Amino acid sequence: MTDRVVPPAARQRKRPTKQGVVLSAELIVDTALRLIEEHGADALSVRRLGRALGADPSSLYRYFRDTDDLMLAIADELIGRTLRSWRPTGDWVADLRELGLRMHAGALAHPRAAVLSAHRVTGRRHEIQAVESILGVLRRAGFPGPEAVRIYHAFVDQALAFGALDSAGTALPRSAREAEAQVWRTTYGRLPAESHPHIAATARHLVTTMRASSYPAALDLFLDAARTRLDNLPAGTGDPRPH
Amino acid sequence: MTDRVVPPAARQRKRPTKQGVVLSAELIVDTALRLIEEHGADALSVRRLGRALGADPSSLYRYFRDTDDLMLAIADELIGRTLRSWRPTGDWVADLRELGLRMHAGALAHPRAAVLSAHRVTGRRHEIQAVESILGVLRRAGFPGPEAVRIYHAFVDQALAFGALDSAGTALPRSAREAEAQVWRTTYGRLPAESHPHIAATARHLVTTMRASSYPAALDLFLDAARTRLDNLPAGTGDPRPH
DNA sequence: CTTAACAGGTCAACGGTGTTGTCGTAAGGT
DNA sequence: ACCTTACGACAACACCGTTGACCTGTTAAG
Repeated sequence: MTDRVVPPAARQRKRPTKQGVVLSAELIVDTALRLIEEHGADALSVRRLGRALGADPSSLYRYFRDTDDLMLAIADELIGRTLRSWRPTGDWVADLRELGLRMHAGALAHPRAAVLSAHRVTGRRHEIQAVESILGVLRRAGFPGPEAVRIYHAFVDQALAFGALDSAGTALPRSAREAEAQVWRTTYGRLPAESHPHIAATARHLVTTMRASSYPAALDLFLDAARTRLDNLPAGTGDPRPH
Repeated sequence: MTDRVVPPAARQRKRPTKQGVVLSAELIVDTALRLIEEHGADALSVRRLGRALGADPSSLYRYFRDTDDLMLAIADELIGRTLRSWRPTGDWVADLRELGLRMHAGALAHPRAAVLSAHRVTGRRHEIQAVESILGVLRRAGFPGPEAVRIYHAFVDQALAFGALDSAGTALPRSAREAEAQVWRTTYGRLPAESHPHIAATARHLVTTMRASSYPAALDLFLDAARTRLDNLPAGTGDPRPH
């Protein structure tokens, strides 16, 4: 294949599509996100995206090497939107809780994109910004470098992982989701205490608890543990001047 | 379409394939798992599975309604295998850590199945068994009902979510995974301290830490927090006789 | 032992997917 | 006004899941 993708810097000759649209990487990414939002998960394909843009599918390959490249761009845009309005206050626990909930909510708002992009490292602008911010919060809190990185990694992955998990749930067809609730109510709610004593003893709580996301609870546990770890740090192990 | 799938009960007339194989639901599921293991996640397609079995792809539709149906069967088999050799010892922290790591490893071994089945509730035998076991571990440890359920939910979801997240990573083509490592090494490893002080200060740790899964760290944080919570419980709040 | 029913394997086709080689054309720099 | 070339369009390829129609061997009934 020839060198098809033109780096954004050298891009200049704007030529409208047959249907009159002037393409750009941003327009493509935005349209992709809109497509996902409006028509659900599997509405995103190169051909559909081309149609939605009013362009030949193959035109997109002038902007992105392949669909994976496009997904990374979408993921980075999502990160950017999530971070845009987040302002750390100085209370690191509150800041991380807020950020975690935002990431989770962002994933739920774009189920398909979340599932497809959660495990990718984009190395792009917004992601770098996010890494820098979160590391800053942790180091300013007093975590020494290696521990800060470990906590950062676990924090981000947890938010992304739960986001992907929970949004995969919302992407299910309506009937399937109702069927799952039914399973908890009937199958688990009616197991006899003789054979399944622990389920029977907690059935009431199971039915109510399992329908909501466990991310808030998991996040609080995570932050509790992190704070405990910070408190137990030998004095003076934080990096000097991490501001 | 006609009623294509025959319920396993009524299944009887075994007729060998053109290539001499006698199909069965079990054989299909086992072959699918083997395919995933040997040739990666995207090696699983109806057509490839048919070829691997020595049967026409459309034959599989005599055993499963569609690929989703097949995936659920695979997931069920996976749960069974994960739990089969797990024996709680009485040390609840160690038991949960062991189980969490097993679930995670099981997911990694079958990426595609893990991703597709992590958010499903099957309500079938193995799943019920798992719920009962884990709840038992927690209640015997001393957690009162509602708290046991909350911890259970977060624990399972965390294991499944990280399993899906990490296995999505391994499902990537080799080149993409190398590209990610490269991103950490170069993009993040070379950011100037002036613009990105926190990344620059921890670059060394970032490069090494980010290549591995953060699940073990997240799991330990989780168990730490749970233990702290148990220790801070008012005395005598555990359910009486939870054995 | 014969026979009729039908489970279940096979075939061909449909409409979808990502991706690429090729070509024409119009935009931009000179 | 000319050249270069960016970039949109087209056609084709190989794959995908799924289905309706067909055919054949097994099996149970008579």
